Amino acid sequence: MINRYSGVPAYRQVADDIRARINSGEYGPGDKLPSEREMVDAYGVSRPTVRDAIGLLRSQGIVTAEHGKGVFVRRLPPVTRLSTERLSRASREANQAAFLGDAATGGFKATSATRVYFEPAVARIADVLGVEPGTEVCVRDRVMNRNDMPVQLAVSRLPRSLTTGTAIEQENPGPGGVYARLEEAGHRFAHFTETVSARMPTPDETSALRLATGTPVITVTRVAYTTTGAAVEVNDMVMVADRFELVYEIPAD
Amino acid sequence: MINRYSGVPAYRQVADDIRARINSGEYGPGDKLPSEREMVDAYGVSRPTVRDAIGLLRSQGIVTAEHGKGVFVRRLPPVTRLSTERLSRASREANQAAFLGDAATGGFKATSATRVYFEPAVARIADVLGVEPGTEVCVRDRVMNRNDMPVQLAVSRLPRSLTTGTAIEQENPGPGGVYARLEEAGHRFAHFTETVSARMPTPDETSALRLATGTPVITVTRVAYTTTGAAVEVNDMVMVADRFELVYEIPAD
DNA sequence: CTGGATAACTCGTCCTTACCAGTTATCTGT
DNA sequence: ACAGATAACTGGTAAGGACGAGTTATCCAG
Repeated sequence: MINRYSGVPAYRQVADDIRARINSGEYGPGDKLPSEREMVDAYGVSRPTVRDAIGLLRSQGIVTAEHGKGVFVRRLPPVTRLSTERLSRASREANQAAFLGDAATGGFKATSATRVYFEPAVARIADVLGVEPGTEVCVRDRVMNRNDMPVQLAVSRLPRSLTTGTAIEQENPGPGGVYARLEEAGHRFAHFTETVSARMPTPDETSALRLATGTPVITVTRVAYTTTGAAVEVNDMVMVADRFELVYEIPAD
Repeated sequence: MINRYSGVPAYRQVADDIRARINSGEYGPGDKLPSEREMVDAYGVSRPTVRDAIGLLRSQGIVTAEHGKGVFVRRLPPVTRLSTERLSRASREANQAAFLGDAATGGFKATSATRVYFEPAVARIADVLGVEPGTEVCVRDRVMNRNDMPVQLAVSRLPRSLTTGTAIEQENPGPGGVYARLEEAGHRFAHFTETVSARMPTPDETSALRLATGTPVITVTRVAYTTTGAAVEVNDMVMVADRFELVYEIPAD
């Protein structure tokens, strides 16, 4: 099964063979692969070599290993499509919060845990919000769950001058969420910008989102602007990449 | 240096220590880490353990290894910000193509290689374009380079009924690119949708984009709609995640 | 001074061996 | 019949050895 003189490393040949079997459907999503020891016999290589092959497939996000159980072909998790409509006034009036409404439409149980605290603005935040560095900001730090699995982190920062005395400084900001409270206070939103990128998670994110190796995260930084041109919120979001799709609509002119 | 009884695996402790030294600035971007053998002595562990630690940092995208040279702290590559303005008519009239214009503004040498061919539309493409499955489509398959390094793949598909006899079927579609040729032919764009996600690259993408392990890719599927409501193009893009930022502007209503 | 061989480094691959740590099915005593 | 110990699986961690292959500095011959 393994060609020793092809120039292709043995562990790669094993990984390629397993990947081909997965792509051919021989092993379907959720199926258990043969155990490492069985592969040792099947391919005629040592266990570290088999483990190197499996490690490669894990880093490619193709399989996941479960200690004591086995190695499994990764299931495609249900994907949440986040469209820009979630930021419209209409949906704000209908739902408790953007995230909860989004998830509910997908038929999932959505929950979230929120911590609220205050801190001086670092340079980047101060710059975007147009305040002096060190100005106190209200921080809303949230973990969003879908069916009790964490899928998204969101850290939202607003100048405290806008939040004192409002429900925004409560863990539950009430129906329509933070944006609804801001509009009630007379701040009318003009537009939002979202800056999207992706990277591998930090160790903190790996544990907070319970990520398997080989799962990247999507980072979205949203800035909310009011009709006066002021930026009133910076929201840094981190989402498990294989659980989200972001849909943006762009007018031609 | 390594605590054998902490319950934390040795390779993890080594990785954590190296990561901490990088974060503290002891090793800066581009710096060479101590060699594996030096780490074996420094931490008092075996070479496989050191390699496991380095493998972890590689899968996290923190370091890259170069055969014969050493292991280096990854440099943050220059990031290209892609704003939605790239799709405006104005920029189309100014530039040869969206990508080339974007990169040029960043001060990079941008080049691209294009292959054009024809194929029957698969179900997904036919569905989006609103044609019968199997209808022939024009495929523009491009590799975009920045300073001679590939950074993006793009596969664009259009119904051949719109492209026959136009420069769109040429490798170089002329000034303003494909979109300019479509507008000349009387197709006026109304809006675009972009669906953004991220994942680990396939082996093909890893070699085409010369990716180091631990680098995810951003996938963007763009669909172009004309004022008649018809979808005229589906563009599947794959970008090296650490080289791009996508900026979207969202009106509040 | 120059050019090329070489030695000494680097990481990459692969093996054998051993034990630890979760999971699960089976077996056994009540 | 049930509960709990246990045996037999699973992957996870770690050691040590050997050799291959790419890179670079050095040194010597011309």
